[in-house]
Amino acid sequence: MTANFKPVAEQLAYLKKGVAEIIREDELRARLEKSFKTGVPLRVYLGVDPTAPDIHLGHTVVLRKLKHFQDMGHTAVFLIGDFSAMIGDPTGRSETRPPLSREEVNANAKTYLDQVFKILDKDKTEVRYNSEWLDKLSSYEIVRLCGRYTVPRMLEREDFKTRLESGRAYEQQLRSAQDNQNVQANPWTSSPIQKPQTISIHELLYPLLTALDAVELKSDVELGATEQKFNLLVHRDIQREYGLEGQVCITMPILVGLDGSKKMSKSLGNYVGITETPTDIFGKIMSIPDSLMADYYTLLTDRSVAVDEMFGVTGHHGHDASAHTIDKILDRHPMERKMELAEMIVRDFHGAAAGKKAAENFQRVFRDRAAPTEVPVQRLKVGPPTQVATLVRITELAPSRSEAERLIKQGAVEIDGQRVTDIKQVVDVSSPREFVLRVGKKKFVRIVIVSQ
RNA sequence: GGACGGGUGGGUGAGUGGCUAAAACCAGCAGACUGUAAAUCUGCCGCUCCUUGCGGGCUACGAAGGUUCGAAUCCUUCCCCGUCCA
Repeated sequence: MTANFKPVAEQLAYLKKGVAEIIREDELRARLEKSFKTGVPLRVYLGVDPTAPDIHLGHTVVLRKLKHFQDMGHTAVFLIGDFSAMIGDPTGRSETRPPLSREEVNANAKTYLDQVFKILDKDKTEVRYNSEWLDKLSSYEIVRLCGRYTVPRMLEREDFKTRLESGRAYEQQLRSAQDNQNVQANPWTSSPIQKPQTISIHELLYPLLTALDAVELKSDVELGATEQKFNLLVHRDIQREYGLEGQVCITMPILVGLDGSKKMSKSLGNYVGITETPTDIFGKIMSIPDSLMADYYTLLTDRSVAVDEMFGVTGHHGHDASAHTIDKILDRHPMERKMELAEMIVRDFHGAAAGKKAAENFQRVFRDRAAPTEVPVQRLKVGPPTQVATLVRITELAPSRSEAERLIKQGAVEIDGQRVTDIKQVVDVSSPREFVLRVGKKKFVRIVIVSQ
């Protein structure tokens, strides 16, 4: 059971890579030293609420940090917040989130694990569900728990503060807008009136209940994204209330999404799901702004020292590493660097062969503007001449017929490399044959006409 | 419980009886440009039908009714949200 730990300094260097904040680093060092001496691994946990069936690259940042602890021989605890997901984490929410039903949560939890183990070592991971203990809580225990924290402290958190203020601000702005109704409003200077928001009581409970996870797991370290800092700190405080040593909290930066400005999230659509196809993952990574590459290398790969050298990064994840710097240091074309990054990421989720293939495909499709080697095939029966718009629609390359017609008018549609711009154009499908239908840059379908 | 204020397309948000499938902006999509991108420029951006036309039909401004030749706009009831007072 006693692991062979690497020297503390070496562990620390690896574990610190890419982190946003460690509270506190000296405590972490002390715990590592103790574990090094006693041979007892640290218990490091990451709690995740299964609020959606898929995880995306943004989630993998913190997951990867958990893996790093695992790599160093510590115990990784992956906690599924099947109970807390039903409450809903108010973090980063400008509005109350609708609680999930138990069924939804269970369904999501199931799909999570497969995905998580693409990063974590399945055999070495302790998987827990917080319903194990939270389900059994009595109301008495909940009240007691609530007695250990105060309302002002809870309301300190930014999410709540802004929401609380939004209501008042809203009212005020409305009033002044009314007072000035005779004055011509200047649309360029008048700031938009904020929608009012509220806070539900259950949202206050979220950090407290999840703190019991930390108590139950007797964690040495808890990981989370920077936006989780408040929650992690509450957990640390409550652990002490329950007679434990407060855990070390490590936060990871929020991954910026494909658009290069907002955080990666499903609702913003600027995400890469880890269950997506190699082609899609590769394509999406290639579409990130160059300025994001350094972050992605740091947060989405295990490379450490090499990355810092590559980008000449002094601090942690570096916005300071401009594309220009990268260029200079690497003396390589940014596109090549990006392709390498994309390949590495695909490899993580689909294996080396898939990564290589995705790279080759990308070359074909974008550099050579050719159809990829593997195009999804759709079979159609022979029939009367069919309008191109109809084909685009039934192959689902466009969500509606109107959209299909628009795309044709805009010159986005090609058949076997021949652009189609006349929406009246028909295709002969009277005898068995096949052709490639292309819409936009990346959507292809090989249509195979079959008799009968 | 009371007094006010509000709910418009994916988002923000104009619009107070016809000119409104609904300004503007953002997002999105397509084309051009390029090193994949980004930026920029151009176009599109509810659904559907055909004779693809500044064409026809349908659906849409919290919900349901009503007034009107005509309603996102007026009236009634209901639902939801916020502020203040209790």
